[in-house]
Amino acid sequence: MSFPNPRHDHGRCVSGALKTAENKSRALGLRFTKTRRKVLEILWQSHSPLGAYDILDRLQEDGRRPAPMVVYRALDFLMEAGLAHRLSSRNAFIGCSAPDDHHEAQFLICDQCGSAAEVEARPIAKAVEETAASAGFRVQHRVVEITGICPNCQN
Amino acid sequence: MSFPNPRHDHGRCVSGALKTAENKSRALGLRFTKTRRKVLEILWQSHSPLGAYDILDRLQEDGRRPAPMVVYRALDFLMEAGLAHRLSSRNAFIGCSAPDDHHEAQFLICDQCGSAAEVEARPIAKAVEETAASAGFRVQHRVVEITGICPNCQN
DNA sequence: CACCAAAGTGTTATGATATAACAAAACATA
DNA sequence: TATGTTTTGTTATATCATAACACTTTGGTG
Ligand SMILES: [Zn+2]
Ligand SMILES: [Zn+2]
Ligand SMILES: [Zn+2]
Ligand SMILES: [Zn+2]
Repeated sequence: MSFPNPRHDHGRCVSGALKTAENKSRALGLRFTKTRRKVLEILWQSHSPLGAYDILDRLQEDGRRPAPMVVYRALDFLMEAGLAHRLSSRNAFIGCSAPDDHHEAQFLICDQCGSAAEVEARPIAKAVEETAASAGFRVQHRVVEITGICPNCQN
Repeated sequence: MSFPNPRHDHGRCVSGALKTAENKSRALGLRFTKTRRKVLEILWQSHSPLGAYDILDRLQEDGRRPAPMVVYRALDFLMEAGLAHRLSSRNAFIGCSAPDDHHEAQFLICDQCGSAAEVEARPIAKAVEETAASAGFRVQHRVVEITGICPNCQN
């Protein structure tokens, strides 16, 4: 919901996210395969967005690095399933922190530590709706990515 | 300010934009060189964002296509000068329609005809500010890009 | 004018991000 | 097990962007 304290128990973030993903996939009849799980786990290893090729680097287990397609396909799955998001302004990806409702998120991205927070910002969504409406525009997707300095980096 | 009527006098958009750019450059002591002018003119040839390589294609005059650097450098200049914007969600560029005040714009982008409108959306900016403030986040840049169907394409 | 420093351009090379296409394997289910 | 569907592996290629360096233009200074 916002920037996590640097000393939080991050292991629980990861295990919680994986557990939720598993449940959601089962509920929707989707196949949460080994690669997909591994990619989501890598995404959750930090609260910073990761580039596809960074994920690739961390994906090699037995010294053999898979082809880019592998990771892009897994990311496509995760995004379709509402388990991850893409940050256009960074060409990077991050695990969704509210996968229960299928949504389009807004992000705050720290230029200093690189971490990103997915925010529930009803007022932003509302303002966007109204602006669009007054231009006679029918909204399909929203990209809202704010960069700056996070609370943890302001000291 | 919003989506132009398809039958508007687009020649005036182009000549106005070039004239304004010239004035602004002179006022700021910047050099509005031939390449920079040409790139801005190409950007303004439509109200749709253009990829850097599309611009390159249109830049070849005597059959010789310049190297990508040429166009990226011109775009960097135009963006620094507040004469053009980059649309992250499309990897594309568009002429700024309000170059007088130096701002960060929000965009409505039509998925059907590809045209984009720069909107002055104070409420969006305000909502972003407030959301960030309540998360203790200090805002530096905003990316707000909304896709959907423009009024001209809704029939 | 002759000089110089700063800004801009041309060019080659390379880095970074993303997708196309097709064969092989795994899976679901009947 | 037979069958069609989904997922994976792999090779190749498309698309977007920057590094580095030599050369040219520009605008000021003596
Ligand atoms: Zn965490
Ligand atoms: Zn930070
Ligand atoms: Zn116009
Ligand atoms: Zn349209």
